[in-house]
Amino acid sequence: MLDIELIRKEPEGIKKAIARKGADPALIDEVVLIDRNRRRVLSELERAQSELNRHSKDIANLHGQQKIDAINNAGIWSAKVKELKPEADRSQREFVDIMLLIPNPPLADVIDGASDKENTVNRTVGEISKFSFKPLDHVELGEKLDLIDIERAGKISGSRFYFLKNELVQLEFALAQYAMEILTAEKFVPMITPVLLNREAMTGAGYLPAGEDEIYKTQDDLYLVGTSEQPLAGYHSNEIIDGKNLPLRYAGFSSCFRREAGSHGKDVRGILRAHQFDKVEMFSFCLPENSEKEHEYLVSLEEKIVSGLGLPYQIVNICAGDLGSPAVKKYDVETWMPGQDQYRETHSCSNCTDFQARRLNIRYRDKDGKVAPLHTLNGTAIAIGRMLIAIMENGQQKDGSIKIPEILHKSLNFKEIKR
RNA sequence: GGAAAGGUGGCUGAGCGGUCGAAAGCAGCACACUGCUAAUGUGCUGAGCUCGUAAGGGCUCCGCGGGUUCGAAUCCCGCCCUUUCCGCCA
Repeated sequence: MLDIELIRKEPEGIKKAIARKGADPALIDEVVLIDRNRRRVLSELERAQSELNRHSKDIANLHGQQKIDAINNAGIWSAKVKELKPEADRSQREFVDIMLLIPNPPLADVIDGASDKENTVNRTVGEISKFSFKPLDHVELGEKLDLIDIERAGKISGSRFYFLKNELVQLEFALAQYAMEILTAEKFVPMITPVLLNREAMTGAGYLPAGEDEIYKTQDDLYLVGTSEQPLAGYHSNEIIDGKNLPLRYAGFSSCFRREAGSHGKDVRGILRAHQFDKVEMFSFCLPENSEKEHEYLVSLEEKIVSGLGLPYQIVNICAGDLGSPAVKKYDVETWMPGQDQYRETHSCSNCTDFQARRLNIRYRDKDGKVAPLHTLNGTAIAIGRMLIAIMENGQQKDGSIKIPEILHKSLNFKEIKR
């Protein structure tokens, strides 16, 4: 949600900015009209309400015929209020509905572009793994070493599900632990979050009403989380946080569920794109003036996590058209996957400025006592499914075994996976 | 799932259908007093929307949503949440 004051003040600027995201600038013209109408109706209602209050107040002290007259008189205003109320409610709803559809304008330094094709590589770190043999992909490795069973998952769940087996399960836990250790050392508060959220929380995080297709819904009107960003964003909803306690940083672990509705034929092989996976996510609530710095900080932690595992990666600048609705700027980390012979997205890090905070009503109080929306940011610490792929494919050896990154050795009772 | 109690401002906690945005206490802030700390006194201390250049008005908010009424924190209905007991269960 944007600041309506800003829209009133400089509609043209916002139109241009959201157009860079591929949003329809006409939304702004529309919201300006709706806002104007809303305020007109509102002030009419409030005038009537004010009259009603004034008349009602006197009634208590009157008696006899005077009282009867006063009640009848007040009744006129009461009827007026009842008449105007539905209209005011309607225009308020109309206003909110459209406000929820307006995306957060990208920062000025975000590059132009319509889709991921225009994303640019910011920098590349680490040498691409070289093999004296033709590297297998994680599906072949998983079958050979009895680590992944996609076929049987199909029997019980359908496509885009998998069983993890044997050492890969231990590796999953070790990775979660590894990320948590790094983040708790940085004073992030570790969290395990709910994975079912009500509609309000999903809307607040910016994943609804757009994105309805992407989210699983239950018969109790609860939604399965696609990332623990969603519960973490809502954690402080409707709160006013003392500015001196910011930033508040959380590391959330959860399973993530995605319908992958729009991606039918895409990445159908293996576990890269699945309906369910586990992830450790970073989430930060911070002062508005610090959010750009915080963004770089979160990315630096992502890099620390990937490079600590000895994996080659690149940092990608996401172009305006490829940003999600809440983000004003986004970086992806793409990790090298030899089985695919390309870098693939394993991490994503977004600055959402006050977009989620406004929707979720999360504010801070500064030292002068002023209250204002704070900024939120999120970033992947480790998307475990994809990191498993990267470790398997990069660590494979000629004899068919997989060597495990050294940093994980202390939490595992094996240094390689072999049969 | 069944039964009961309850949800009021940062916290504790009053609240009769009208003068309640809401007593009181605590915490916080400011000032005064005390040579310091403490204590004491006085005052201040919620948020949102809206009109206005401003000063300053108006409206809304006592879990959420409806209803009754000239008027609802207070009455009625529905829902949510919390606590306790029972049942079930990891």
